[in-house]
Amino acid sequence: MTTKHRTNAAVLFHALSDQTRVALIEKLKDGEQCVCELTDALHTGQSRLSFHLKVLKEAELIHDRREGRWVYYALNREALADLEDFVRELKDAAGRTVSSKRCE
Amino acid sequence: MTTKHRTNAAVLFHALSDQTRVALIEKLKDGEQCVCELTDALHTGQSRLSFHLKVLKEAELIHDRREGRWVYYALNREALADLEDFVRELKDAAGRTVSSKRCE
DNA sequence: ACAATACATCAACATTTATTGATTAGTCAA
DNA sequence: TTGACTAATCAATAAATGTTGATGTATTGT
Repeated sequence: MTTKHRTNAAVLFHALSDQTRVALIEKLKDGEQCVCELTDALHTGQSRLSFHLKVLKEAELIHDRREGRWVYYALNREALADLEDFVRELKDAAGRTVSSKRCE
Repeated sequence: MTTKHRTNAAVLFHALSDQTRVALIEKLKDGEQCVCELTDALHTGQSRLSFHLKVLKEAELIHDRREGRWVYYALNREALADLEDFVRELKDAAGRTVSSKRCE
């Protein structure tokens, strides 16, 4: 894995490293939603959510779409598929354990 | 998903939200290794690595084992499996897109 | 054009996280 | 027991992130 790939992985993980952002993407599992719905669901301030949505968007985990006064956010399948692949490779490697080399 | 689960997910993701820690777990795909090997591989200071190993360990993504003067670290399959499940559920939800509700 | 709505952005500040060098603790071998 | 070696921890500091309230921007209805 290249440095670039590691950087990308770290960026994706970082985007999910906060409870509020995890709550946001969990909410988006129900499908595309506007900011007002998300704000209601999370009982929190608008600028705070806007900040976290931006982090998720910059990591390309979600995308947005304006329709009239509303902006709708939704999950990005591709980034999530990449992330799943990354984690599965780690898990599989953890299965192939062992070796038990020694330092001397 | 409960608040506790979201917290756990955020903790796991946080542990992987740093390039150095991603590099560490990538290295551990090759199997159990002592700190000295990891330090050599990453060309970095010992206390710095110790810090990052602790973050990964507290998230239970890795575990350690002392043998003589050396401490060996290895991946924890269980946490990685949990993480994979979490991400897969997100990805699957992203597939079931749509709805296109409107705010009025 | 004006007011209202939905959302983004900004600046100031608070909190969290990371880095560095020094010290401490555990293990071993002489 | 002394000294060398491996690694963890600590304290000081630096850097990155998150929160809040205020302001700015785009869009709509009147």
